[in-house]
Amino acid sequence: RLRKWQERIRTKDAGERNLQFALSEIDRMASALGVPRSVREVASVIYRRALKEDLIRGRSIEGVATSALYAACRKEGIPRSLEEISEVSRVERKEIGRTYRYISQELGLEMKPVDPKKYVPRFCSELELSEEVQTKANEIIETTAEEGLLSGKSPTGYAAAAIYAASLLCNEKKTQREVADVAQVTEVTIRNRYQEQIEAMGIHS
Amino acid sequence: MSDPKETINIENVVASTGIGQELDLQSVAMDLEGADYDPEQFPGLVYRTQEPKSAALIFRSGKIVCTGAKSTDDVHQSLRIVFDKLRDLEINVNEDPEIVVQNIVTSADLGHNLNLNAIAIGLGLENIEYEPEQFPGLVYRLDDPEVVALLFGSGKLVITGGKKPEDAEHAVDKIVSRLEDLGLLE
DNA sequence: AGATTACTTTTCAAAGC
DNA sequence: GCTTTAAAAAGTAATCT
Repeated sequence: RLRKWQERIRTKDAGERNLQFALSEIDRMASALGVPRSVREVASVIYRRALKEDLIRGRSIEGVATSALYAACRKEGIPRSLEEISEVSRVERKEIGRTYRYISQELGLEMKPVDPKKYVPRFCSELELSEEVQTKANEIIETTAEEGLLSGKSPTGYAAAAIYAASLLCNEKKTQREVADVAQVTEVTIRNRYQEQIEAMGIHS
Repeated sequence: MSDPKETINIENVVASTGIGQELDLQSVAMDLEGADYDPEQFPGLVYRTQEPKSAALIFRSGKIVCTGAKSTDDVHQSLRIVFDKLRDLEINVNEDPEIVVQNIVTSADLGHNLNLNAIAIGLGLENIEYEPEQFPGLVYRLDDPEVVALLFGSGKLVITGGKKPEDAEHAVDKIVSRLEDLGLLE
């Protein structure tokens, strides 16, 4: 009986330590990403729900914590790409994506696809582009997405191409390499999306 | 106008069977030309047939998995070749061991571009998985028939998980009517 | 700037770790 | 869970010319 009691304490302590570790990791990654406190709170709620639903069994605590943060950023409307998330996590991109899809499905998070426009302000400010470019990029995204051009495309690449196109149209040109670097996509992807977008917008330049 | 069912094409059939006999894969690998056997990496021996094209995984237990065939007919033809090859190695194989189709992969074309964002909302976020950052296809799991469909922006789709060719036809019918009801086709 | 190759997703069986 | 085998869809990416 004493053994059982000790075991319970041990399990409880271990569980408590694991939870604290997960929450501190979420805090550390959130700080590194520079996201507001509200995102960390949403992430910790998601993590606790995953814990309660026993979704961590067979998965790493880090992986679930990182995925919870990725989901929280999207839920709060300030998405970070898996690439950006993986840079502050010790879990690799593929594993974060896989774990995220699992907890999202199991917890019924009903995540809407990321709107490329959500990346425009952050990418543009990193490139020191004006408000005018941002407005133009949003317009390109809005118009071309309505025509169905967004289907199946990565939101970061889509946003990057629109920003590149807008920078040209507003005479604040950034090179494909500069935009590719902040969006963390390749120049090839920007070129491909850019061609489709300007064609759909009926722009010739 | 044209029925998307007409565009269905079987791309891959996976089936399992077995000769009720244990095999010494090491010696089979020696005698069977073109056989790939690396037990450190995978316990099965790989044998590829040319016509029809397929890959057979042969196990120590005598169980065999055939993949890559383009029809259930090709599966039977391919396995007939494998059985004959084993008989050439003086291994007794019954005339027609039972062959069970485990999975059929099909492709089809709805003939219209699809707005996957609208479809994701329309079909219900709880029923689908659409993560374009990770994969361009929208994953839609059907209960009847029990298959998984991958929908793409081009209107092309992949149906997998079915055991019979009809499963894909029923799935395409259901998907088309669901999308039509939602007004998301065309 | 192409072209090529390769990897992402789904499905399924097999035997073994 | 993983390992291997096959196949399609379309997007992204790395590498070479």
